[in-house]
Amino acid sequence: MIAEIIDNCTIYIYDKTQFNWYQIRNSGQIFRDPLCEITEEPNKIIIKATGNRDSKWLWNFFDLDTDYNKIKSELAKFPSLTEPINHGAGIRILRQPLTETIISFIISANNNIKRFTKTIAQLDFDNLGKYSESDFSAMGCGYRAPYLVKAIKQLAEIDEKELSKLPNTDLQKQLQKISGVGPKVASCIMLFADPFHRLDVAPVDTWIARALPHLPQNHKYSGIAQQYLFYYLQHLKKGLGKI
DNA sequence: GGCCAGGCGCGGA
DNA sequence: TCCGCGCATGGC
Repeated sequence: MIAEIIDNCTIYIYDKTQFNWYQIRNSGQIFRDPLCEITEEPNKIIIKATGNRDSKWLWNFFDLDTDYNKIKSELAKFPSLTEPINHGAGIRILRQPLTETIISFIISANNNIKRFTKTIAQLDFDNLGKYSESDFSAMGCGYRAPYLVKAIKQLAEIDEKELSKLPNTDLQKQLQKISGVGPKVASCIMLFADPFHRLDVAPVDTWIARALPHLPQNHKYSGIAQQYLFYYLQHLKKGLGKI
């Protein structure tokens, strides 16, 4: 058993080899802490819901039905991935709320991680409609401010269920209609947002572009492979020459 | 102080 | 459809 729901606000994770919050948090898929507390004991990790989240919500958020050890052993068949997988063995792909994912990754474009993490920390994702262009500018969104205002209006018209039925190419095309969303940000939304969770989609940014020969193409877990590579490159920057 | 950042929108060919 | 360019602004 990977994990278990104990009560309405408590989850125990027994398999510590496939859950590491530090690694998940620093693998470039989420830029703020979720509404829960994570503590570690010798034989388990305890997740306590806070705010208005409950166990069921967090179970889905952390995708605890998926066995990442199976995925890792499959991807480890690619020699250039074994080191990145070992380095980030506790990484999982989260199922994040759609709006938050879209807005966060629009802000991430042509920006540096430290800077846009600070911007995202200031946002109230439950009331995005209240922000004007100058509000976004004041929070450091720069020239993306008008894109964000327009995107938030467009999001009101989006039908998650209809979009989630689309195959990858059509879905990407639809997502790119949102202001500030191009091919790369659309890929991130497809991989990281809850209604999609397209684990075969690998966002190609400036980092992954340089490591592209090491990324399995058209694999059902290309997106997860990308995640191990990204984390590896971020934290062992000299590693690019080794793999 | 100059270059860069998990790219994208836009105008011109 | 495909290029080239400009872009706010902090981090380093």
